[in-house]
Amino acid sequence: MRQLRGHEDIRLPLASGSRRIHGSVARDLGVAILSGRYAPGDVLPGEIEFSEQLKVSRTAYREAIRILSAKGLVESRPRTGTRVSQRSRWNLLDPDILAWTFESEPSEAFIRDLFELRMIVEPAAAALAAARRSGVDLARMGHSLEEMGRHGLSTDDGRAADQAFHTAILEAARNGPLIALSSSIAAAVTWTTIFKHRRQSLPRNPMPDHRALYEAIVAGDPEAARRTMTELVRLALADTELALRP
Amino acid sequence: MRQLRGHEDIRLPLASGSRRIHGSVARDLGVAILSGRYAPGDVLPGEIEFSEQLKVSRTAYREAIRILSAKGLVESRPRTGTRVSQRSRWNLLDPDILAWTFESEPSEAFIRDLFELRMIVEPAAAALAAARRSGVDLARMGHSLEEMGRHGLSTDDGRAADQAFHTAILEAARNGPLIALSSSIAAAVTWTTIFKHRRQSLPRNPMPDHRALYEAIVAGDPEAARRTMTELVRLALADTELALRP
DNA sequence: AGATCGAAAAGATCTAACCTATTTGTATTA
DNA sequence: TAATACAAATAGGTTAGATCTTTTCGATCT
Repeated sequence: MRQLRGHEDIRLPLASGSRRIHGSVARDLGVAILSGRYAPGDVLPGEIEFSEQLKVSRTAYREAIRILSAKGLVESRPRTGTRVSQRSRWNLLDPDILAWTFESEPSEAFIRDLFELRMIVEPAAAALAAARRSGVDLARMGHSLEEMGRHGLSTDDGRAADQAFHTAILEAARNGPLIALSSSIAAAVTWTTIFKHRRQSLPRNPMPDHRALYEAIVAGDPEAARRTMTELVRLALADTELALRP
Repeated sequence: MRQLRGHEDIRLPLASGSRRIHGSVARDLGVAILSGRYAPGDVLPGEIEFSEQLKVSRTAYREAIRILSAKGLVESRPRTGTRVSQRSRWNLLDPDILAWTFESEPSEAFIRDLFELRMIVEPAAAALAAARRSGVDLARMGHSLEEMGRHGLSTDDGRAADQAFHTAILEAARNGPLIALSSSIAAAVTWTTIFKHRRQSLPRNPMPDHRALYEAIVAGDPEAARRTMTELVRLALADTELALRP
């Protein structure tokens, strides 16, 4: 039985950050599932046994399971227990799931799939943005672009400006679900980009491409915006593949 | 204080189906948030007060909140309480969120956004499917199409076959995230379709379009597949708009 | 007066112990 | 043999209370 004494630090039962306990457990189990350590169809140990094993209360464990279940990773029923769901039920585009996936080096196939999806969605978003952008949108994009040019992509400020530029484009497309989709993918992929730039300094100047995209949106030319965004994603993919195969 | 006596049925504290209590509470609150009854920024009553109000234990209530929080609808912190998140943090493409949204007559703008996204994604998926389909994929599509022709879209069997046809196409595209995206959108939109067919019998024969799509995929012609799928989504949108404005 | 530190309060967070409901396999019975 | 009743396993749900975090507010010191 677990003893609670003041002199030992029991606040981090699992290797985790400053999250709450249920969040830590959810993350750890989520990563374990996404990395394949628990496979679809596997039955987890019973609530009591597993929560004791993890050194958390049953309540905290159950809240963690609720989180995973909300994201489609597990399903639990009385008598049967809690089992890992089939991959087709996972909400692969959930921001947390993407984050957890990238926490343990995702498969190349998955990264390719994500870029394929970006290649479908982002050019279309750029085209919509070119058709619908307001003056405020253009100002935001212009400002971000300027910041980006000043700091370069090797600094945190520069990358933040890059993000802001792309976010501004997305929001100019005026489509909630599309924004939700693209932003979570972009955020996830950005981490590999950071990782990438750590190994090799950036291989080419990204500014001309970004400026061309901006010009197309200013001009209100959807097809030009689509073309330039396609090119941007293609280059990002090329960079990422280069980083994955050093 | 709450009394538990045997002679009253307390199994459905909220108007709900056969879900577990935490699921019912999550659904009810989720619908309330998505329909705008609780607005972003609103602070929910404290755990104790709210759970008593809902006639459930604090534990069940907390598990419900974990579910909503996992989907980005709410955020809770000590001292501040639990508040409804900004709309930009909602996981609009989560299957449950879509379901809850369609439970209380979504806005026309939202439906338009969804079709816009379908129009972007599904033709691209069809093109990929045409390039990558295997013999097994073709067999599944062919069989579904046959079933669909036999039963017609006004029967449950026919609609199931239609679903199976589209699912087979998606899976032939061999892209996990793309499948997750399209299938949840399609499922949500299908409900409006069912609703639609209840009012008016189907306005035209959908089989020729479906067959053309099938032929393009059999022929391995991505561009033809893209064109025909675009047409299919366009018609679905037209039907839906007709149903929304009777 | 202003800055700094500490105590208090409010809320979620976490624990523990216990009871209930659901499901499914199995033995019993018609 | 088929329907039915029982039993066991497991998640689901309740309660009461202790703990941790964060913010606010006030007292003290400069």
